[in-house]
Amino acid sequence: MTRAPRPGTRALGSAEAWMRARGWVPLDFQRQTWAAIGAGHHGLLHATTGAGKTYAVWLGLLQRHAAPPAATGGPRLLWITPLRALAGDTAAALQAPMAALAPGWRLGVRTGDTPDAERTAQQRRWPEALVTTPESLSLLIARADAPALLAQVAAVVVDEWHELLASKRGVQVQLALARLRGWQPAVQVWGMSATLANPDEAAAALLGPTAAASAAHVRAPQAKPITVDTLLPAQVQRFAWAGHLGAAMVPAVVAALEGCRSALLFTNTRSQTEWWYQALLDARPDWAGQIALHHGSLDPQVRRWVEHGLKTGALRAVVCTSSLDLGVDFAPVERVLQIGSPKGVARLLQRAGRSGHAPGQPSRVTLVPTHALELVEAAAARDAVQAGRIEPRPALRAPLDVLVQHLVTVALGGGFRPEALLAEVRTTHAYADLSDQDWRWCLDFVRHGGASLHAYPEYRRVQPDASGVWRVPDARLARRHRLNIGTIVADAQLEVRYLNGARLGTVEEGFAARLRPGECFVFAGRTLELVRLHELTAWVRDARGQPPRVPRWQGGRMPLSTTLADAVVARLEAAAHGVFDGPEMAAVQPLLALQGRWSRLPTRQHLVAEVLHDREGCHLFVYPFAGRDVHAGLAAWLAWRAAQAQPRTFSLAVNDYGLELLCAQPVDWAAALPRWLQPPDRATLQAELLASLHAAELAKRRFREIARVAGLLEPGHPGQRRPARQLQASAALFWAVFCRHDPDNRLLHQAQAEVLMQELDLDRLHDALQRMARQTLCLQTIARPTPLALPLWVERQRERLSSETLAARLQRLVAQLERAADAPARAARGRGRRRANPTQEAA
DNA sequence: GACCTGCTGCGGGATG
Repeated sequence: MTRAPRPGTRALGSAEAWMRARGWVPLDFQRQTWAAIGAGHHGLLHATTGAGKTYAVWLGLLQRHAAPPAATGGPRLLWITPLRALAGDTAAALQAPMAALAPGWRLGVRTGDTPDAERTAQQRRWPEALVTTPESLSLLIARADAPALLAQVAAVVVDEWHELLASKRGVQVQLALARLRGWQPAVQVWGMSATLANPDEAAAALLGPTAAASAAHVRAPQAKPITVDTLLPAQVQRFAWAGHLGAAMVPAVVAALEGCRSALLFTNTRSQTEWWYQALLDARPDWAGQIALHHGSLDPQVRRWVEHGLKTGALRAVVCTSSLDLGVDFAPVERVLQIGSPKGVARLLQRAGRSGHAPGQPSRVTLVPTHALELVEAAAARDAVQAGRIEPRPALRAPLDVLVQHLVTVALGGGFRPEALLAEVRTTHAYADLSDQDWRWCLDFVRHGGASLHAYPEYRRVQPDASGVWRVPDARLARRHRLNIGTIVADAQLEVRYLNGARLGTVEEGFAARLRPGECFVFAGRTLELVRLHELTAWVRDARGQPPRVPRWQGGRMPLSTTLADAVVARLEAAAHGVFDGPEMAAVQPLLALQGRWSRLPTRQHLVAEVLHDREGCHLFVYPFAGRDVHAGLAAWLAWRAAQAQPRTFSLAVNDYGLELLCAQPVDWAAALPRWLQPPDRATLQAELLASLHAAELAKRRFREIARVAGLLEPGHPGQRRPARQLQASAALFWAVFCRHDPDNRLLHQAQAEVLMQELDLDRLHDALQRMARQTLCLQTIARPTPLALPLWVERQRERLSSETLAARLQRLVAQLERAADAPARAARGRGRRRANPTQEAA
């Protein structure tokens, strides 16, 4: 016979006793968590990865909620994890405490990976504790028996909440939690998150604005110090070409790897991962089998194999992308290296946390600059880490596509009455300010398909029945909706397979489409020859000889964060005052000194712009340090303003530090720039931005995602999803129909709003302009590209020239610049604009 | 010796 402890009992079967029985002394933050849970609070536990936080929350919830298992009924405790790959390990960790504190309880895992047999077994008798994903939770809510099934949920844990917070997946979780509270108002919610700059917003999003006010915030102390150091290049170039691979750093990285048993090498792109894996193998052929690569386009089986190798310590090093940012605890990883810019402080901390996982070991991350200016970034990143300055993760507001999906989900899961559901939806942070009009529009959209689709029965997805409860009237629509649940919209992928059928992974359709049969590319660490493309598969064989192309995936954009960019400017300002602290700044001093000599160093008070006249025309370089997305918007906007004054054509280039505008005709920037940089009010800025960019085209692309989430597109069957080209075609059709017959369609507005806010980052652009207006504009006339200007010059040329032509031109230019830099300053100024023939000048 | 740039994440359910 099993005896369940009464809620709140502290004697036998308590969290404390369980830990002591294992010889562990409970930590303060664990006791605080148990106390807060015992007192019935909701809460957020801020802690870095590690088993300590799992025991804090799980033991606390078991202690409070364990009760004798019921023969029928549904899960009592839900554990939400953003990664299905984490679900198994999590379940394993939860098992032992549960066996002790809730005898007789069973633990289940339910994700898309759960085998059919297990699913049916779960449905015969639901496990008391269930580990699941946000998507699978929504699928539970979409079951006809959901109200009965989920009314017994006493508590929910959301793990890695910071990962979900700023995305539509996070909004999906908010809506699901509101639904659970609707059935069981007492449901206790706890989140676990990495350190955040906006903990209050994170709590409001997780718990709802009302409950968040009284929520417990428990902070686990930083268990171990974090060290940020840098591999210095043997020689720092004054004229870096905006490279990103870091080829020069291969020997230093090899040396670093020789000294340690296991390491993770993080890169920023998948193709860079492939490149580095090859470079390491070329340098150390004897490491074959001891190193591996890992990224999101590799076959899951390959990825599992690599993860296993890391866990067992069989691998010396793995080159990876963010695909290993989260995941199983790889205890043996000794070192973490970050190749190229870390882009943000939170990212860097996350990656640093992958090392020194054992207690007492410090976390250490070594930055490997691939470009001279990244030395400044490295010093700045360390400043920000030491000062604890981390990027906020803003929660999304009111994405109507997610709400539309939720309406159909709830209609399936027992149905709803509009007034009651509106009240429930408004308890969430995302929809707290949802207007009555938007709500009515969403209701109408799921009921009739809105103004333009009412003729099509498949868009009459939800109907009120005789008693006024809104339900999905037809089994086919129900099935279609279940297949469509979720907010992740991926690009079209082609499977890469050997002729014998072995799967290697996936590449984007666009990349494969550019390859012809017989051409070679590097993928999954091998050089492959494309034999043929058929359906959605690229058939390949091993290739020898031919120079390969490394696949380029489209991927997301990762602009330098404001937090890190500000830290970079602070370092440049110090340099402007002659302060070069630390090894990185000492190494990059010659480059910065030259920038100061030929032009100026940007500081917080000084906005530096440079004007250069040469054979191409008139170049303007500006360095706002606002990240590449903002610079792209700013460059287009500035060019548009300049063209309003007088018809002109510009070529544009941007990077994370600045932007370039080139015009064949002369432009009097000194007179015009201060005027054109005057920030307009937000509404004008928005209107001018939309006018200056191909905003309609951008919004149209964005709309594909929204149409998918809102359930307008026919979903494929799992395992044979439809190719994106087809998705795009139908999304384009809806776009055209709505624009023409239903211009007030809220989803069109949402597409435009998402482009403005997320792709162009209007807020950040607006802030940047305000800040620039407060700075002193220092317009320098320069005789030749400065160290800050050269990367932008290269960026622009790259689009026009083949890489050979570009390399040759660059080599000439850099040789010229080097000579000018070495010549005494007076002589350099004297040579001015004369375009010297390098051979003459050398003689 | 060479500069090729952009991550991650999820996913039916009922019946035999």
